[in-house]
Amino acid sequence: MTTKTKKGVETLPLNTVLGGDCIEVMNGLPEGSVDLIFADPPYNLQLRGDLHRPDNSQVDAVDDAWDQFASFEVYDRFTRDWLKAARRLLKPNGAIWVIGSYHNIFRVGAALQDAGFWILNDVVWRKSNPMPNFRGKRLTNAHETLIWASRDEAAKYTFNYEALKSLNEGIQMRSDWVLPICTGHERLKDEHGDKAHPTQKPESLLHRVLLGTTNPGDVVLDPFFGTGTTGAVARMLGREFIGIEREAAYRKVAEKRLASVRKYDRAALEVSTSKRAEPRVPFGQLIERGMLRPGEELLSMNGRHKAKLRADGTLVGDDVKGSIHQVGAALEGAPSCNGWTYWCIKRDGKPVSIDVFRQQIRAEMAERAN
Amino acid sequence: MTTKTKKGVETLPLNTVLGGDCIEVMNGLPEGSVDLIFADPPYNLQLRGDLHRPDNSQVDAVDDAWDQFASFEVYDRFTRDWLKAARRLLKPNGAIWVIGSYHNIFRVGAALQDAGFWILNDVVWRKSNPMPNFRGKRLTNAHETLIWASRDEAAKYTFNYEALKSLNEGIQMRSDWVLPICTGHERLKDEHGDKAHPTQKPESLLHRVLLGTTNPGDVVLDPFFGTGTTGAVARMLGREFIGIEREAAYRKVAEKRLASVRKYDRAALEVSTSKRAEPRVPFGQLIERGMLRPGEELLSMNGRHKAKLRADGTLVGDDVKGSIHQVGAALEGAPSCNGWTYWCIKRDGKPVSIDVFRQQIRAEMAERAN
DNA sequence: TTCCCCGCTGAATCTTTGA
DNA sequence: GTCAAAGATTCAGCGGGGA
Repeated sequence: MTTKTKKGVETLPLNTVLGGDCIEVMNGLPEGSVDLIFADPPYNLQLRGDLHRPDNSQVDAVDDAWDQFASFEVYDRFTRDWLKAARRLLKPNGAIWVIGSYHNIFRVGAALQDAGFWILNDVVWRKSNPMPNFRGKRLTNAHETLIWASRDEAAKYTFNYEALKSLNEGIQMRSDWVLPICTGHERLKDEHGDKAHPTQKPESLLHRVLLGTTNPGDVVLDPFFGTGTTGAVARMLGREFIGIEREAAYRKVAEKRLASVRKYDRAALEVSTSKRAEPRVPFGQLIERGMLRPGEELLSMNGRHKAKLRADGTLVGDDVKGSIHQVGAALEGAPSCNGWTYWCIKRDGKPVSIDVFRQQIRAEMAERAN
Repeated sequence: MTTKTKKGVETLPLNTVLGGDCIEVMNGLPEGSVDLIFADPPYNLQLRGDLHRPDNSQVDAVDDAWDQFASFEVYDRFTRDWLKAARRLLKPNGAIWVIGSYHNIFRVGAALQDAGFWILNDVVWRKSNPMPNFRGKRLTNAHETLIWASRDEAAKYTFNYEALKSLNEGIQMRSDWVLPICTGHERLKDEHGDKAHPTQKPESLLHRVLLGTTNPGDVVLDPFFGTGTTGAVARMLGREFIGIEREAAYRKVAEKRLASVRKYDRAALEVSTSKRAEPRVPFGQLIERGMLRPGEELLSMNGRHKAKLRADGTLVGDDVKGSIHQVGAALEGAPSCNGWTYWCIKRDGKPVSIDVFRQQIRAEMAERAN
């Protein structure tokens, strides 16, 4: 355990995991001693019954006691209390990150503002591999929200603009981050081979946060430490951490993990910036963007078939409905068909391949990336 | 101006733009008369003296914590008031969309929950062409947030799952939508050639919202109508709208715009539907119609099980009797089973899904209805 | 060794109807 | 109101095992 002397009197328990209630523990630490706080508080999911996948397997839900709150009021009080304790710990130029979902993030965001924090950005973590919506009743919940806020409006917060720009292949980093969820070998298991924690965050996410908004040697506090992703990435990046975790089982996992962390283990982290193939453009976007109009007629390139366009991007031909690919295949009696190159539309009296519109969208996307 | 009689007493001013304060106007409309509300409220331009009270008086500029809190209070009161009026207007199965940025969306989201709305998704509009952050002091603010919520937890909200899935090339629609901001010819100009409204939303955004969460003929209300994007897209998609806008200049622009909107034709507005929307066909009908014969043997799709068909439409398998669903579930040891897609039968030596026969019956029913 | 196929899983506010 | 039964519903990625 490292300690750090502040004004020759108080010390900070650096690079350790503290047990106990995070509010009490925070109140026992010296005021104005922390550069950054990263917090992943309970989301207050309000789950009702069981959920099964279409293949009848059961979804392992987050049903832990620590995520249960009696009411919004109780949750709000909890939020205000830990935010107050957290804000006291921050240095004048300190900042905070909080992550959440629609269940809790609006309440947390409002509480942050009420407590005097100054929101700098909200950041969307777009999951490349989210869990689908199995019952088809809502949109796939494919993102979580992070709020980045300084201690107050006057704070001169840390922002490593160039570092994030480099991380993003020379393009200014945006407020939406596409990163995969934590799976595979990175996902920590308990002695039974089950996941050690229901909501372990990926190191890539913390890497981006800490690289962008702290400097080497900074002190990062995580009041909901869990399996210690914040601490692990902090150590890799040469930052100091303080972890607080109530559950002894999680502390144990975190301590084991931290014991084997090596500083600057970059290779394992840089996974998310790989080159993509040409971006997929859903055909429906051509309608949403007004390039094609519902009700218009598409013609096949060979001139033998036609089909009518609907508002949801499906086609209706002779006795067939479906995607541009399905209808093309059916009309040709073929097993498959590339609708993009099969269909065209009259523009100024001349047939224009619909692929032209896709290329237009891709060109816009590419231009913006430069 | 179209009007719609409700219970023979009250009428709705459909497809018009109403002037005045949105709360007063909403309170003058009949309760439970609207299917969907789309709201793009003021974003609370933070604490710079730009905040107006509902009565149009200006809030003093402030720079200390005490007054900051007071400003948020004013915005919160405004939010609670218009949400209350909006909720009163919704039908029991109605829903609301609200769009905002980090300046206001957390307060709006919390107010929605406090008012009894039930959040269904938060949706991120990921702008493909956002304004860069010129000073390099923060992340490029590249998204806005929409909240989709039903009137209450019990509401049977409208969600056209298959239509949105079609729009997205056959993959279920996610909570992050990549769409360009409103520019070019779509961006309305005033008589001086300047943009007519500072925050005009793209039609593509409303297209997706209205296609996904309303049906043709539904009434859509927009209490902050602006230049009328909601109304324009509603008309194109065969929905009715009610717009409320305080500023006469915006109303004028909106009315001109709406006068030239064309509705897509009827066939283009029919969208892909899920099986849930199809009529229910009792399995016994397949026997009554002679498609299947009592005594025949059904095979499971995976080839592992078989069962014998009885005259009443029940199956008998190894130690199990019951409906096609019950026997399928029992044989697979699963909590449930869709017998329609689980079982097949030999026809001309080949296995044919029993769902094919159901589709035949449904096709006949549809034909007869025309 | 490589490749393919199959099984498993992830912060989830996840059904509808009729008796 | 309750309860039981019908029946609708999934995407990306990892890893293990077999060809």
